[in-house]
Amino acid sequence: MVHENGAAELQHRKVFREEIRNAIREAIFAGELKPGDRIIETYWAKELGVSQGPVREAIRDLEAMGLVETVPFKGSRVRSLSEKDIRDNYSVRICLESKSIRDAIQNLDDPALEQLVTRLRTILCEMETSAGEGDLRSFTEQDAAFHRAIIDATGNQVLLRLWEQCNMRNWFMFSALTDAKSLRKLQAGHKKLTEAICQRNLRSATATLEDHLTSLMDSFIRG
Amino acid sequence: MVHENGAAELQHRKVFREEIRNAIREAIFAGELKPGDRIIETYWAKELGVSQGPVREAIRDLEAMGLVETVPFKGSRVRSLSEKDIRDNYSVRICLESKSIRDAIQNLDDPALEQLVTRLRTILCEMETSAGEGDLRSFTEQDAAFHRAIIDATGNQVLLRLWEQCNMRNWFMFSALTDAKSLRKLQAGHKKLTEAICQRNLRSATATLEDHLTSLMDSFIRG
DNA sequence: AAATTATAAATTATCAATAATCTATAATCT
DNA sequence: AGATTATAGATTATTGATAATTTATAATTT
Repeated sequence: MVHENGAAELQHRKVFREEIRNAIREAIFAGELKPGDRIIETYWAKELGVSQGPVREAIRDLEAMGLVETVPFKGSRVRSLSEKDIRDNYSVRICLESKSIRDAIQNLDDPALEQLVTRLRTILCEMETSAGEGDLRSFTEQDAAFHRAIIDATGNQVLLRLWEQCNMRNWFMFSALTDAKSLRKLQAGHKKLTEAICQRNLRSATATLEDHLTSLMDSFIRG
Repeated sequence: MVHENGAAELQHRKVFREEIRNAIREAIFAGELKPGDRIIETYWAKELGVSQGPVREAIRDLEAMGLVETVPFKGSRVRSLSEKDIRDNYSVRICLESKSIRDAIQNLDDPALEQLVTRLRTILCEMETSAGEGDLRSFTEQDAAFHRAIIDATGNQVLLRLWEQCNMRNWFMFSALTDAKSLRKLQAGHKKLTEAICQRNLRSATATLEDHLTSLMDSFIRG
C-alpha cells in the first residue's frame, strides 16, 4: 500500500458547496448576475435543488474570494469592482509575484532553478498549442499555472494562498483578451520572464513581470 | 439623520459565527486545543449552546485564516505551524507592509501624510499607556491598529484584506513578548518608523519595518 | 494467527421548518 | 401634505432531525 501522498490525493469527495459556488460564479461571469445584484440564498437553493445551508457556505467562499459582499441579516450582493479596485488588485499581485521571483532567483540552488525553468518552458509550449487552437479556457488556465509555478518553487504556502486570492482569473475567467495580438504579446512576456529567471537576472525579471501584469490589467479595464 | 457613513457603521449586528470563532480561537491560544487536534462540530455546538450550522461556518472562517485545515467528511484539525510556516508568514507580511509604506510615502500628499503621522502618534501614546499598565491585550490591539493605519492610509482594500490574513495576531493573540524589555524595543521601532514616514524617508522606513517585524517573529519562534 | 469482511459508533453534510430581522407599503397623527 | 408609526412580505439566521460517510471494533474466513 503506497498511496496517501500528502494532501494531493485526498479532497476528491464532492461536496455540494463547490458545485454551488461554481454555479453562482458562472452566473456572474455570464452577466446573468450583475455587480450590485442580490444573491438570494433561497432562490439558489430552489434553482439548484438543494437546501439553504450549502448555498450559504458557497456564498461565504465567494465572499472570501472578494467576489461578493455580505451584510449580516441584509444579504449578499455581487461586488461592483471599480477601476480602482482592479488597479489595487493588480498592484498587490505585482507585489506578491515580484517577491516570489526575487525569492526564487536569490534562494534556489542551480538544480532547483533549472527544474523551475524546465517547468515554465513546458507550460509555455502548452500555451502555444492552446493559443493556436484558440482554446481560451485552457490558455488562461495555463497562464495561471505559469505564474503559480514560480510561487510554488519558493515553497512559501502563505504567498501561494494570498496570491490565489488576488488572481483575477478567479473573478473573470475569460477576459477581453480574445484577439490573437494580445495572446502573442502575453506569450512574449512569458518567454522573456522565463529567460530572465534562467539567467538569475532579477532586474529584468521584475521589470518584465510589471510590464506583463500591467498590460494584462489594462486589457481588463479597457475590455 | 446623518448616519450611515460608508461601511464602518454597519456590521454591528452580532452573528453567532463571530463569537463561536473567537471561542474556538481562544481555546487554541490557551493550549486547550493543540496543533493536530480535531475540532468537532457537535462538541462545540453543545459546549456553546448553539447548533451545528453556525459552528461549521465559524470553522470555515478559521480555515480561511489558515488556522485550521479541513478534509470533507473527515473533519477539521488545528493546523500545526512549523517554524518555516511562521517565517513564510512574516516574510509575506514584511512584503505587504513594505509596499504599504512605499505607497504611502510616494503617493500621499502632504496633508494626507500629516494626518497619517498624527494618527500614528496618537496610537503610539495609547500604547505607552497600555505598556505602563501592563495591559498586554490592548497593547497588541494597538500594535495591530498602528500597522493597519498605514495600510488604511493607502486606501488599498485588497492590500488590507490580504494583510489581515497574514497578521499573526489572528493566530496568537498574546505572545511571548511579556517582558518590559521587549515592549520598549517594539515601541522604539514604532517611533522610528513614524519619524521615517513623517520625513518621507523610504529607505529608513522599510529598513526599520524589517527589523521590527523580524524581531517580532523571532520572539514568536523562540517563545 | 493474519487478513478480510461485517457491524456499530461517531461525525460530517444536508435538509426542512422556525425564529429573527429587514424592507417596503399602508395607516395614523400633527 | 409631511412625517411618524404600524403592518405584511421577503429574506436571512438558526435550529433540530435525518442521511451520508468515516472510523473503530467485532466477527468471519483462510
